[in-house]
Amino acid sequence: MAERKVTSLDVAARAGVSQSAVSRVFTPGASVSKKMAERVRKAAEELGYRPNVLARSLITGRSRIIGLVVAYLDNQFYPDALERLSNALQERGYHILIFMASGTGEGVGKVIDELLDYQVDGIITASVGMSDEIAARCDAAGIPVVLFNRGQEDARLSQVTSDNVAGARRIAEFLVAGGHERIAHITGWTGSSTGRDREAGFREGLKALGHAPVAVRDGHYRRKEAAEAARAMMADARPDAIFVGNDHMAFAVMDELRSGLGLRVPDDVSVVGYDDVPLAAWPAYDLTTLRQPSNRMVEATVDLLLDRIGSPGAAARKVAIGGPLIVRGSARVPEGWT
Amino acid sequence: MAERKVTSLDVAARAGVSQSAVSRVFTPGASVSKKMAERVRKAAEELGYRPNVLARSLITGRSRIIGLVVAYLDNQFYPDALERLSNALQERGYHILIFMASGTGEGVGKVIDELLDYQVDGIITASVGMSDEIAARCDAAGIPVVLFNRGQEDARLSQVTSDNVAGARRIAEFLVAGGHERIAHITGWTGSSTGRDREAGFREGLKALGHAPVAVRDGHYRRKEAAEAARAMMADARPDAIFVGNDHMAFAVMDELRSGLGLRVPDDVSVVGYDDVPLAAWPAYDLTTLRQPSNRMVEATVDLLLDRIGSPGAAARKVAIGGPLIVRGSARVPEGWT
DNA sequence: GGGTCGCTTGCAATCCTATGCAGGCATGGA
DNA sequence: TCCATGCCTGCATAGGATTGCAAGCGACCC
Repeated sequence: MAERKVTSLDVAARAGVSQSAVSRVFTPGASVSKKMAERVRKAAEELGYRPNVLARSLITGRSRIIGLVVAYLDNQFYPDALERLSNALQERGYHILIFMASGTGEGVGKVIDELLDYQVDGIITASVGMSDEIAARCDAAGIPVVLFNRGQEDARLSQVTSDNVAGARRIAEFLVAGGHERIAHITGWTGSSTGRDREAGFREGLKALGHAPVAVRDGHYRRKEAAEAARAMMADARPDAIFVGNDHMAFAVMDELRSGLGLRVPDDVSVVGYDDVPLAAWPAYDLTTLRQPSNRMVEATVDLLLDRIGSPGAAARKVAIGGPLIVRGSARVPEGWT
Repeated sequence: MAERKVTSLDVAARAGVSQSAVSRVFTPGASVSKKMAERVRKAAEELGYRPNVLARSLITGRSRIIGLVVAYLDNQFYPDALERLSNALQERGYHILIFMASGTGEGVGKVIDELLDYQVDGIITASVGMSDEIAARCDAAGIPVVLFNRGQEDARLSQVTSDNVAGARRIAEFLVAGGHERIAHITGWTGSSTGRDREAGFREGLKALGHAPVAVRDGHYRRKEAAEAARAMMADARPDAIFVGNDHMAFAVMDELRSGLGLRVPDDVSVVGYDDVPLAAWPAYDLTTLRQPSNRMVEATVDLLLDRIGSPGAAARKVAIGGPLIVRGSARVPEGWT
């Protein structure tokens, strides 16, 4: 039962060489002769030896673990991103240690502590904000952080987002061009940079065209609150178009409009989302939405993070990636729209 | 820049005690006086010291890392389970290291190797099969494995599933009671135990009531193939009810029936799924389905795993948890059905 | 006052691997 | 034939923490 672990010493003994030789054989770029490498590999194979990553990282100071902090996974955007992130990092020899952080602020601090305990080489946060204090702690520990799909003033943190302001502005243009007169907005959580940026871009876009929203409510990125907001809006402001702060909420809004209120989309109300999660393309919703190019966002995130891990002292960077408006059937399409 | 890491020695020096004392203060259950604990904690606080988990696990032989192998996250059942698993394990002081395994067989082997490199304390696999050889390797390394939502003959592996046979039988009863005459089945991937068990239970249930499926096709747990299967069925067998092997495919089938073929659900065709993912409750689908109680499955998984980690030598166990049929609007409801 | 018991604490070995340093060997050139 | 050069290899230390062992110390009881 007690299968003692196979160590480099065991392999060394069997191959009749020193322990350091074994280590070198498994260290790319070390100086080993062909013959030696062969003998060691053979012995290792026979014993089923593989280097102990933990012991290795103890001495190298690199764990090849990336901490991922995420608040929830029910918005399809995040599992999708997680899958891509994991694959991209796996290819580069890193792996993801997951931390669920309920909400923001307080919880995140505790979680970051635990992350640091594991000596992670870097941290990615998704759908989560960071306080200055936490940022300072990571910085002091020399651990680079990338915020995924969230912005932050702090210059020590890198971030990758889509160009939320421009994207939302484009949606404003689309809705106005579609002849909508009473345009409303259910925002993402206004405590988040993405929520605020999208709202700002949207207002800006409307204003530039001589319009203004007839109603604005905070949906907190939650289905329930978005549905309530939609119901409330239809009761008073009676919009003919709603821009919803992300797809996840937009689905709830469509559900509420169609099943709850018996309205037709887009005939009675146009709905536009933000993200373009896979579900948006499914016929049941067929949602017009602004695509966040998650593949490119993931690439950028991984590059930013590994660059900083590779060269400590490199400055944090902030990247915003533009995405196209994906026109589907949930909103009236302006004539001749390209 | 080079913020050297704070070690227990630094804390010991500052507190004027030995390094072992520091260690004991941070080891629950060790013998330390109140005064000592206080002084050490104070020094640790001031220096920002936290024990290095990696160094600790090197000597204790426990990393408090659980490896999770998962093939895909686009079926909402898995991110949901992942979130619950992560939370449950986090509460018990463990954390999840994620591995995406493309598909099955070959890929999984490589992934397990990498997992073992990290000295994980246990492994959970979801939506993934394991070959005997891999099972043997984990067993030899003394690492317990739990298959989540998959079955396997191997006695060395624990597993947690829903009671797929009983669940599918229940669906058969429901459809027959609803007066359906031409009942079809789009199976989960028949290479998986869940796919096979559900098919077996379904056939069994129909047979017991003097029925037989008018068509059976493999959907491979993929949207595209499920939609194609549905289209093909409607072209020849023309079923009036389809049991689809999981919700993820059922949504695709409903999309294909309604948007692709212009049929009404359930008026023209009843559709029943399996899983009861959150999306099934959304009005756009309103899917009748058999619930896999993911909270209880997760609990069982965590218990099984930690029990075996705690007492090596404990036998692997196989758990099947029953779930209720959730009756919604996608299938005709038998009169007086309770 | 002395002996004993039990709680604390320090010492030192250990977990597994990486790596600087120096020595050994063979090779090539003169 | 001898020396310089370069490639391999082993020795020994380091990395941060846990833990068995033994010693110290105070208290308590007789």
